[in-house]
Parts: sequence; C-alpha cells; structure tokens
Amino acid sequence: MNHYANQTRLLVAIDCIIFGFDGQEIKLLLIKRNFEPEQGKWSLMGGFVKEDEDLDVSASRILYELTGLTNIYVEQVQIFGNVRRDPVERTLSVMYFALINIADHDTDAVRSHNASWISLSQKPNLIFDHDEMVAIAMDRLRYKAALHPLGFELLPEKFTIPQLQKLYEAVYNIPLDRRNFSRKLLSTGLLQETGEKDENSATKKAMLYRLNQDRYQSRFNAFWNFVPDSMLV
Amino acid sequence: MNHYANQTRLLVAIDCIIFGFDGQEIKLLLIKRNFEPEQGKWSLMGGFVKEDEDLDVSASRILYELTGLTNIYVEQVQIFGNVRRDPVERTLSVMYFALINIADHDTDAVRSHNASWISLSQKPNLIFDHDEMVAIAMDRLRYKAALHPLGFELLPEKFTIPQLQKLYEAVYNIPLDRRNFSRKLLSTGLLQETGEKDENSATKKAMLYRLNQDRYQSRFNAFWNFVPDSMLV
DNA sequence: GCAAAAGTGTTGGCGTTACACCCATGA
DNA sequence: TCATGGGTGTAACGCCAACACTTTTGC
Repeated sequence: MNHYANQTRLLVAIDCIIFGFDGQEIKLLLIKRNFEPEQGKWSLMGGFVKEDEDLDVSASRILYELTGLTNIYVEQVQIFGNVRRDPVERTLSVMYFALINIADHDTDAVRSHNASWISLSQKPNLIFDHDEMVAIAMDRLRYKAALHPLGFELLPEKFTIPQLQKLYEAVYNIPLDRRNFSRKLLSTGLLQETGEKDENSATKKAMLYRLNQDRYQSRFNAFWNFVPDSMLV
Repeated sequence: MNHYANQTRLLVAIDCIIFGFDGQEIKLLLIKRNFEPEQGKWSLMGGFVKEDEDLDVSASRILYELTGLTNIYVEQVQIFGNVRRDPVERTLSVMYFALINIADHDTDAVRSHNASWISLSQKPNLIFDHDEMVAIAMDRLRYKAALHPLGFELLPEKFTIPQLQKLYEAVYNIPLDRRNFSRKLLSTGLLQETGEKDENSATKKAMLYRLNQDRYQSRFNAFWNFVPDSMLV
C-alpha cells in the first residue's frame, strides 16, 4: 500500500496574520495585491503549501519572503475550510499568527511585495474571509495575553516596563494602572535587569529589562491575569 | 480565472478525539482497525474530507457514522501537517475533539466499527501521531476547563453538582472541596434548578440541575477558575 | 524650580480556602 | 440509629485595585 486510492486532493494555503507594535498602536502587515485574483485589493500575506513542506515550515517561508526575518514567533490558529471561501477554487487555508518587532523587519522585502503596516483601527476590508481571520487572531491575542505574559516578541530585546504596559493597553484598548502593572510583572520573576536605562526618554529614564527566556518557557502556564476580570466578559 | 494552476493538491483527513465520562473516569472512543493500513492496531476515528464538504460538516459526518449522534459538541483543535506523519502517503489531518455523554450513543454503530470506550489510564498506543493528538486534546480540555465552566456535554441533560465535581476531579486527577465547588458553581448563575432529585443515590438525594444555555453562551468568557492556581503550573 | 514620567508604599475590599456543622436517606 | 453523602455557614488569609508619595530628568 503506497497511496490512498479514490480520494479527493485539495489545495492548501497558508495565510499569515502579522502583528507588529510601534510603541503606540498594534499594526498589521498587509499587502495590496498586484496579482490575481482580486488584484488591487488588500489581503493577508499567504501562499500555497508545497508538496514536501511541513505546514510550520511553509508558514516560516512565507514570513521570511515578506519580512526577511527567521525565528519569528508563529503560532497556528486554525484551518478555514468552507467549500466556497475562495471564489476561484476550493482552497483550505491554515491561519498562522505572527508577532514581530516592527523595527526589525526588512523594509525592502516589504516594499517589493507592496505591503504596509496598517493600524488595526484603519484596516481596510480584506479579500475572502481574511477579515474574519484577523478578528479571530485578535481574539486569540487578547485571550492569551490576559492569562500569560505575552507580547515580548513585539518589543525590542531590551525593553522597559512602561513600554510593555503601552503594548497591553493597545491590545485591550484600556488604560492600566502603572504601579499595579509594574508590581504584577516583576512578581513573575520573568524580567532580568540589564542595569541600563532607556536613553530615549526626555524625563526620568526607565530601567531596561530583558526577558528571562528559560523561566518564560517553563512557567508559561503559571497563569496570571493582567486584565481585570471585568474586561473579559 | 477558474482554478489555480501548477499547485500541489493534498489529501486532507479528519481525526476525532472523542471524550466521554462514565461518572468516574474520562474515557476515549477508539477503534481497533479492521482495515488497512495498520490493520489490527488502535486508532482514532477518522476519514477523508470530501470534495464538497466543509471541514466541520466532515467532522460531524464522521462522528455520526460512529456514534449515531447529531448535534454533538465538537471543536477544531489544530491541523497536523508533517510531511511524513502518515507512512502511506502525505496526508494532512484536522484534529477535532468531541465531548459526548457515554449513555447517549448508539451502541450498534460503535460495535459495527469495532470501537470501544477505553479509560485514559488504559489507553493503548495508537497509530501514526494519534497519541500526540490525544495528549494535545487532553491539554486543551484541562486548559479550557480551568477557565470556563466546561463539560456539561459529558453529563446527562439533568445532572447534580456532585456529578460535575466528579468530572472535574477526573479531568485533573485531584480532589476538590465539595462545599467550595458547589458555591463557586452556583455563583455563576449557570445552573437552573429542576426541582427534581437524583433518585439513584442511596443516601441523601442530590438536586438535579439543568444548564442555562443562554447564559452559558453569553457569559462563556466570564473567566472563572475552578482549579487552584497551583494546579496550572 | 517645575512639569512629566518612573519607581515605591499603604490600604481596604473581595474572593478563595479550609474548616465545622446540619440535613436527608436507607439499611 | 448509624453511616454515608449532600447542603449551608463562617473565619482567616491573600491578592489586587485604588490611591499618595518620592525620585529622576530636561528645560
């Protein structure tokens, strides 16, 4: 037995929801399509899965093509499989979400793909079911970030607590108390002091921290709420 | 443009992790394969996605074939896509988990598929990557049940609080305090009294409740911890 | 010195835990 | 009437939201 007979084979694509953070707002990396179908419209970055390519590898390849980055944080969210989701031909789509630091990426690669960073609040309508994908990815981000310390991938390697707070405020669109946020975060023991300070500040310079990767991996499931319960209803 | 040229098409299967509860233990519905490949070994229930079938429909069809049940609680977990996960031929597999009340299902359909309910503690090794799928599904169940009131699908329509407690104890393999469990649960307002009592008990008969479906839907994300934080590390 | 941002302390309320106690049932 | 399991009460503790105060920096 070396193959399954009489079974349908289907096209399988990857679509990437790429989140970035510029210090103020959550942004999405979107492309204005200069190819068919739906040329001229906005969509997520995507591509077809190849014959000999694991799904995760495929997602990483597509992200690399657009951003020039390897070792990005990616996470499979779900697969979309409605028969008529792609009007050209039935295509399944595995949705991945990625978190990257906007400052890191390769601007040439982005430009050559006709892509741009667009804030969530100004997102245009996207093709197919891509709007729904973005909504689901955002929900996932909120859900996870409410329970786990998340989002370090969206910041520089060395970051300050106020920067991380800004990120959380952007994710949930609410203000958080500076003092409580800081204490809760430090109590996790996830941050290592670098001894340096943020020179960009015009006033008191905040301490720069680095993520303790080992502890982050091992204690990821030590749940932890950054957001008041009332937010999550 | 009516199709995508020069792209690989792939086999896509569904595999179902079917959880049940018998009042004491969490069980899995597994089949002893009387067909190739891997005839004679144990596996999850599965099947190929058809040409004109949405993924969720495909999962429901496969569950119906085995259990005779419709309107089962199913949830897509993730897609497995490693190139060599199926030794016969590359096959992607979309993993679904289902929760059903063991007492409900169609025993003839189960028997004709050579399937059995097997407690997690006695699970045999399964084919391909199905062991990994079960582990991931169990993690998902634990994760969700820690945050949301979950598992009503595993119980009869009318159930007692002690029954639900037994379920939670089985999911986490830990004892829970009867009194605290009961109060926490009632405080959610998710349970409606039926006025009836459980006649099966030999001692004091517990009150039977019914799930308030509307409230359950709308407040699912009102997070809620049944399990001490220490369990979740 | 002043405004603006960062860091440290203190409090009260609320939810959770860990118990003791009472009730219903059948043998 | 006793054993078993179900239901209600409560006190201590800990966490967290809310808010006051101090420190650093540049103009």
